[in-house]
This record gives sequence, structure tokens and C-alpha cells, in this order.
Amino acid sequence: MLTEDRYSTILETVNINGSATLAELCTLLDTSESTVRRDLAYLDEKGMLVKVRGGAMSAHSTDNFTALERDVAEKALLFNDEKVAIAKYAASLIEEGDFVFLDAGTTTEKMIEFLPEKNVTFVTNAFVHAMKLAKRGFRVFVPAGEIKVTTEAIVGADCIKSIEEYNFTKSFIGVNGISLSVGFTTPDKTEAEVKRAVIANTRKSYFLADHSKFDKITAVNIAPLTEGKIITDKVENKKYVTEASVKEVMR
Amino acid sequence: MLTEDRYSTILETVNINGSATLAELCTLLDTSESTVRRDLAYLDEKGMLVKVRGGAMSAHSTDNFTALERDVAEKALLFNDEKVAIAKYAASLIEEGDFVFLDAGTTTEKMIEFLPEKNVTFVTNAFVHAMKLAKRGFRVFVPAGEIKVTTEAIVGADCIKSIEEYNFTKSFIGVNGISLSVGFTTPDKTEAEVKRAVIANTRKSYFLADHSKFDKITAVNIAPLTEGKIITDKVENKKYVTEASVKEVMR
DNA sequence: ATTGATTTTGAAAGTTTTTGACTGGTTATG
DNA sequence: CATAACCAGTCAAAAACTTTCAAAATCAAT
Repeated sequence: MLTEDRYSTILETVNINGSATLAELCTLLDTSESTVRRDLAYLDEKGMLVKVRGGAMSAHSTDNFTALERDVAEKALLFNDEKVAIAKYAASLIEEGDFVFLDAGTTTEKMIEFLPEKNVTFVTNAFVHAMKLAKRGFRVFVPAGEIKVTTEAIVGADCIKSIEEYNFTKSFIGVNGISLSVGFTTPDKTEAEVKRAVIANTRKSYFLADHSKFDKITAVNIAPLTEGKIITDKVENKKYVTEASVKEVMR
Repeated sequence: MLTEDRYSTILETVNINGSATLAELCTLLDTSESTVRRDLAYLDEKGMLVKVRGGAMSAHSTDNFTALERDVAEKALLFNDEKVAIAKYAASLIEEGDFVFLDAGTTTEKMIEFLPEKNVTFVTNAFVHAMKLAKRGFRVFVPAGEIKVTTEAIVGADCIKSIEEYNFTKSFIGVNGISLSVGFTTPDKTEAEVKRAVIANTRKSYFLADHSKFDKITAVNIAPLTEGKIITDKVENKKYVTEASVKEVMR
């Protein structure tokens, strides 16, 4: 097997599952730990994935900053099916002629493959999303702004200004915390500002979050729960169903 | 078996499977390793496939936007050494405090690894460049605009508008044609417009092109030769040296 | 057909790169 | 704090590569 083929297989695995453990890759490639380690080091250096303890993660993931860094093995299984279900449902909401904002993040990224082949225009502040959307044949715009290297997203004052020039029919926003008292929250100030600007210029906003994000408050406030509809896999706390508009895709 | 037949068999195999190992091809063609090696070297030089350790890979960048394919494609790049030399010199021109526009394209992309560790801010309309620059620790902005899928660049009216808000100290522009009569040209109208806007808002513009671009005119006009300095590997036609400002990095 | 020049081929020698095992140190976990 | 998982570094063996050279094939005339 060629080195390049190993690289491809690793990248494919990591990108599809969001992450992969060292042991998994050794079995898959039928090669030694040393070699996989070296491959990961190379791919990490090239920025094609992110090496973490125990394996590697996709380079394009943003939803994973709840202060603690999770173990990869855990992360690999963690809520992937739920995210796919959420993404699938969210994608189905898009209609002919829509002008849609797609937020950065893994869940919104997953939406792209499920999008219907329609005449829809997108705006997104995530590089990967922009490229994927364009490759799928949609018309895609990006706002101006500064690059935030950790999340590969566009943020900042210029970004807000760009977004204010648009009026979206729908927007799909990822959030890291949902709470009855403070509403939607996210860990990063600059990203929160972008999300706020988007919501202010959108007819109907959808907030995407798996069940683990409920009853959780992160650093920066985005909006109250009344600002849009929540799309999630399921909610334990029934108060959310009465106090906010919630769609549970796995119940 | 005819040499040409071997060539076509190799290409067929490589293109269908995406790659092939040396051993595979030896068996398939029933010939010696030396011969297959020579064939691969030839086909690689002609750009019909990309030779890698252990075999060869298809030269066609497929529909997937992975950095690996970019890496592979890079090896197949025409005039690679020349482009590296040009990029290296161009990078050395950047000084502390500069506010630089970096155009989309392979030569400007190569500049990034040679950039000095200085306090410099960049604006670029190419996704890949933006990410690479940010990873290297520079402050990076992108203009707003529409995604052009073929070149992975940002273009369009919004892009021009964004660029007009800046005043660059230096800009590095890639061009596809340089001619004494019409000046700098490029094949794409939308990209030409962006380049023009950049030049209009730059104190000192540099035009990057290898020697193959001289005495060549492509579809859309960008600017006359007097608009900036040309950085190239070498020029055959000495008229350019007298009529324009030219730096030859390989002479 | 034969001769000599030219090109192509396969084998061999020597060099470089990659690989997998092993070492000992570090980090998580119960 | 003990144990297991993980990781960086080292090293020798294996694989792949480059260069060189002579034999074989091809060609181009006589």
C-alpha cells in the first residue's frame, strides 16, 4: 500500500467519523503503530487533521469546546448519530428560493450532504462549509472579516457589517449551551457577535444542538430561547418543550 | 510489447484505481522494475500522472477538496523550482508593519512558507492562503464575496467593495499573461476585476509570473506594465527589462 | 543479410527512505 | 499511588530509489 493511500484512508476515516483512534487506524490499515503515528504527525503538520492523545480528530470541528477536552475514543461515539439526525432534519427544512445562513460547526457541516437539490443561495462564515456548498453546486457568499484560526471561521467587525447587509429567509445556528434562564450561549465572544447579527437579520432562525447542550451555560450570551426554533435529538427537561419551540428528531 | 502500449496500460490502471504500486505494474506488464520506473518517470514529467514513493497516483485532482490532493497536485506543478525561487524572493520583500494583499494562485501560496516572522497583516481572497497564513500566526482578513468553485477564491461585487476599504502597503498578484502591448492579463473576468481593485488600493504592487507567461495575452486585461514591479525567474525578451521594472531571481 | 550506431532493457551495486520493534518517560484513571 | 495507556526517540532491517553498465533489440544504411 502506498503512503499516499494510507493518508487518504486516514483522512477519510477521520473526516467521516469526526475522529479515529490509533488502534482503529492500525487495524484498518494493517500496519504498525509507529507508522500510523508518523502518518498522523505528518498530516497534523500539514493541517489536514488534528493529532490528539490517542488518535486524531478532523481539522474542521468547532463544537468541541466545553472547557474540557474529551477523550477521542469517547468523542468518536459521542452523539455522532444524533448530530446526523439533527442535520438531516434541518436540511429538509430548506425550500426552493431560500436565502440561508449556515453557521460554522460540525452539525451544520453535516447538513450539507443532505441538502435538497434546489435553487438556494447560502451565506456562511466557515471555509469548509463554503467550499463544500460550492462543490455541491449552490451559490455561496462569505462575509468579510478576520480569520479565527482555531475554528476556521470568519469573525470580527467587518463580518458583522457584511452580515447586516443581508436578509436571510432561514438561518441555522450551532449553540453550545441552552438554558431556561439565559437562553442560547457559546464560549467565544467574537462568534457570539456573529450569531447575534445573523439572528437579527433572519426571518426564521433554527438552533442546532444535541441533548447534551441543555441546562448548560457557556461564556457568552447569544439570544433568548424565544428567538427561534431548537432542533435537537431529544430533551429530558420537559420545561423546554413548553417554554420554547423545540423539534425532537429522535423521539 | 510496445512502449506506447505500456504507457497507456499504466495510465489506465492509475486513473481507474487512483493509484498503482510499482510491483503491481511490473506484474501487470510483465516487465522489469527498471522499465516501469523509467515509464513512470517519463509519464510524471509529461504531467500525465504523479510519481510517488512506491508507485504513482492519478494526476487528475478529483472532486474532493482535500489538502492531500493539493499536496499531490503540487508535485506535478509545472516550473515548480522557478515558482519557489520567485516566491522566496517575493516573501523577502515583506517588512515589519506591512499591510499586504496576497492574491490567489500557486506561486503566491508558495510565498507563505518563506514569510519572515514579522508583525504583518494580510488580506487574501483565497481560502487556502487565508488558513495557511493564520496557522503561521499572522493576522488575516478576507473580503466578502461570492465563492468561485474552480479556483477556490472569493470574487464579485461585494469582494471589490470590501477591497476598496483597504489601503495596502504591498500587494502580490499572480498573472497569466505579460505583453509589451497590452500589459498584464488573466483568463477570468471576475478575478481580473478583483486584481484591478487591489492594484488601485496598493502603494506598491508586485506581479508574479514565471518566464512562460511572457509575450502571452489572455482574455482579460488587468493593468499596464507600469503599474508595478514584475518578479520572474528570467526573461528572454530584453525589451521587458527596459520597458518595465523587472526582477529576475534566477539569473 | 550484415555491420555498426542507437536505443531500450534488465540486472547489480550502492544510497536513501521507510518501517516496525523496542526503550524509557509521560499522562490519564481507578 | 499503582496501573494501564500513550507517546517520543532510537535503531536495525526492509523496501524503494538512483546510478551505472553491458546485453539485447531496433534501426539504418549498405
